[in-house]
Amino acid sequence: MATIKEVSRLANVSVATVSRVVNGNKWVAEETQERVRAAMAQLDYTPNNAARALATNKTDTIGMVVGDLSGPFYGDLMYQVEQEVRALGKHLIVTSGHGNWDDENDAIEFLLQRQVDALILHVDAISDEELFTLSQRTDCPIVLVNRFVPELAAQCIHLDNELGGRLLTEYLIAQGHRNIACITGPLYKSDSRDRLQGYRQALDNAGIAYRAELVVEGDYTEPGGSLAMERLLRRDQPMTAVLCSNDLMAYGAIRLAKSQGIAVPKQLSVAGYDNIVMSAYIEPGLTTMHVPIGQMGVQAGQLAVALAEKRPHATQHHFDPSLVVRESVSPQK
Amino acid sequence: MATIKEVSRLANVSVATVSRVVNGNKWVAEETQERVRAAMAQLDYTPNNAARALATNKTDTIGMVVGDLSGPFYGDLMYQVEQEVRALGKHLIVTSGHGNWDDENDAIEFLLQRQVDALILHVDAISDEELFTLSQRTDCPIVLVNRFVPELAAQCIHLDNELGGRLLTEYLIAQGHRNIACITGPLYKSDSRDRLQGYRQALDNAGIAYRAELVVEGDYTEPGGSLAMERLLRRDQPMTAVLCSNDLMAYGAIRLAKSQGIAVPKQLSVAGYDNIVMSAYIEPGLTTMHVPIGQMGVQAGQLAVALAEKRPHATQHHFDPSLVVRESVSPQK
DNA sequence: CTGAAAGCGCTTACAG
DNA sequence: CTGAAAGCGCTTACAG
Repeated sequence: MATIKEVSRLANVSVATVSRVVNGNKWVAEETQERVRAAMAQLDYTPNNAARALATNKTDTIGMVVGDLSGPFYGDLMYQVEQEVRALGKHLIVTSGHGNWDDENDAIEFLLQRQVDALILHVDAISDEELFTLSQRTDCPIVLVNRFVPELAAQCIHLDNELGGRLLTEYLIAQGHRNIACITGPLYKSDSRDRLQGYRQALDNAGIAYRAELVVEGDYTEPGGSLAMERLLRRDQPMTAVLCSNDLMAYGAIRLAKSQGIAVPKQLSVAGYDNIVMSAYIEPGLTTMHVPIGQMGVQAGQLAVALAEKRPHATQHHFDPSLVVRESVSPQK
Repeated sequence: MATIKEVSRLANVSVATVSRVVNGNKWVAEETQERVRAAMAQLDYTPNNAARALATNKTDTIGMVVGDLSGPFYGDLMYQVEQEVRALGKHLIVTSGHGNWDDENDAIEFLLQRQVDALILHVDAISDEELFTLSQRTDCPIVLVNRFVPELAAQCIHLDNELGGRLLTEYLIAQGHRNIACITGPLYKSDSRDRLQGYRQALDNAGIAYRAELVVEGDYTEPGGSLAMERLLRRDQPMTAVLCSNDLMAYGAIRLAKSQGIAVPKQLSVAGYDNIVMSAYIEPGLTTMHVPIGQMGVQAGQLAVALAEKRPHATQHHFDPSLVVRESVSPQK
């Protein structure tokens, strides 16, 4: 690798001047610039990033931590964030936190040590308080996706999960359902709690009593959905619909129902949440709440870069999910 | 951020000694080590990576470029590679090349500039020759996933795509099909060509004439599969089965067939390739070739780290796809 | 418009 | 076992 010194020698200028043209500094004579550029080209020079980072304390890099590197939900998010960040001239480094405290912290430490210019976090296990402490401790700007921490409101891009839960439940009620079960996500996650809350609220508004026998906690995975469905069925309560807190669990629930000879949606309606791509393909097509995760990613990317550059940004912080009606819910008279 | 100098002052040693304990150098008195460690803890010291990289020319980081940050196929790959790399004490930086030459090169340059200790590449647009040149130009070790470049054989983790194409076609033939259409991937990609080659070979072996009218080039996307299917149908040739070069195109083909009132698999059998998760959920369940992309990722991760550390590694370079029979292919008498 | 020089925070022979 | 010092490749006031 050629260094700045070799370039300066070849171009017959000081390293300072080379540095200036590399960084687009105005105050260099046109003719000098050309000489330097020629030398750079000839030596195939590319600046050493570590040296640069050491000298400037910046890296032109945005760090992101997501739950997993696989999975359609995070895939969309990563994709959009990368597009945006790249368009703004920065690079993205993604790491995964696997939804557990240790890995999430590791990932953050790693990125901070890498001196990223901003951090985009989609974390579950780390508490609101810890996030707040983190934001105090470091001067690296932090953007929170899919999460609302009041103290950090200006850095949150969040979804109204309660609204989603309510809308979906209202739809089921409008279809004539009264005995509506609910498979929640892990209740230590705020989005799970919010979705459940929306469900309760819709029930309330419709004058339907909330019944704990119809609610079971799942884990946001497909097998977990099957398990939850099984537990629900064993309770032997009357029910005509089940609302699942995410699509994956809905798949599991449908699979289990079918395996027990229960027709979906004829005998049992099932709804999901997230609207991941697969849900359009599954049979029956899944009725679910669409989460505009891509758009949220766009905002997160833009906000992160703006914060890194200490620029203001008109951020859309709040997003609403919307109902997607397909075939997994049928009317109940 | 505390620096090594502050730690050295607090612990009353030289910075060299602090560096030694940070890097686990043996030749430091036990008692000194403790003093240093205490000082590090007290100051919440974490070494500056840029400085370290500058001094050592190493970063403990493996770079990877994939086609896209979204999508189930790459998701599995990234996931497994990260697991492996992390278990070996390194970090992973993933970037996407979007299947086009510019972005792929950008991504590689970015990672090289970041001085990653090794590179794992899943690229499509960059030619074999360019890859070879790249490997000559840089001393950063390169691992190629899902690709076989003869000159770089020792660094390739590849799949026998021809075998897969053959196996799948043989299965269709065994089910009694004779008029088997084929929707290929983009033919500038070697895996597409290999899969097609396998198809031709199976036909040959069975004494069935290859007919260009039954072959159409797709683009590996779902809408592309629909388009290809439409073109195929318009040709109005007798056909009872269509082999798609990946699962996504199979979805598209099935969707289009259904929309035209053609029952799958009753009137038309459809097979895919890749066995992405969705294929188990779709209706009818997709018969396809399973690609052990996760296992390939494990090998790629291990090999990359081994090369970075100049250690030998017993790599499994070659993988075979395997047939997964579900419901999208029915027998033809 | 350009250069000399200090400094960023670490590592690593070299001495001792 | 430990320290002084050079060096990694850049950037950035400061002069001129």
